[in-house]
Amino acid sequence: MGTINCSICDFKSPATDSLSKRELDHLQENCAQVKFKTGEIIFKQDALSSNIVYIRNGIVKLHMKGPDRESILKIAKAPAYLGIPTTVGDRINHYSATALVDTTACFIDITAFKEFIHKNGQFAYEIILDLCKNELRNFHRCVNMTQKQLNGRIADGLFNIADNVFGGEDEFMMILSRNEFSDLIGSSRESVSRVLTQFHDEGLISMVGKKIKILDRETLQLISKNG
DNA sequence: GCATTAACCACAG
DNA sequence: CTGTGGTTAATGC
Repeated sequence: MGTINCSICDFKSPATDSLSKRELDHLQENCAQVKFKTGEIIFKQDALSSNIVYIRNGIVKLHMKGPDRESILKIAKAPAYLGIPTTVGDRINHYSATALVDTTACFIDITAFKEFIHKNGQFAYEIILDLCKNELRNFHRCVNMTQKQLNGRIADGLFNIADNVFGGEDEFMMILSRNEFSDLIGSSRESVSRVLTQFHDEGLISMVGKKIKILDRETLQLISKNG
């Protein structure tokens, strides 16, 4: 952990960029930095929470235990705020966060965070902007998830990771296990396994270990579009 | 009816 | 943790 200095943080969010020197000092007094290894839980569903989590570094899955299976709500990569809906909306976490790669997170006290919202309009605006983009994305994902069939959802899942997590790279590390991937697209691990090898056999993707490369983006996009 | 889709189960690397 | 094969229920033509 050690001492931290928010003023000179290299990973400041657009929101914290709008904080004054005094506010940054205040943030620093109410903030703790914690490192997580791959697979470690950052916060847990049904546990009490009084912190907003800011991911400085790393990739995280937000996931929720449903009626009978686990669902991945979102994959978040740094920089990102995590617990806003679940900490501001309630005292109990409605979902969990688990590190998919080694991750550095800052835990910000909810009282200090709320204070910034109340007193600094620019800060509040940046937070709202972030939440709005997020909600829009989720609306789209929700529609796609319920209306597309398996092949389309898997293509979507691949694009989700390639484009949103790895910034549009055609080659990327599959940071999810087959089972986690099925949690992301609402399917079963067997189906994911089958379709992925099918995509591979058709020459749409290549798989070497955990590395996946998109070879035929056009056809995959077609599959995504037509469900 | 018959075909397709995808989940569930079982078993093997 | 993965890949495969068989079985099965739901849905569509």
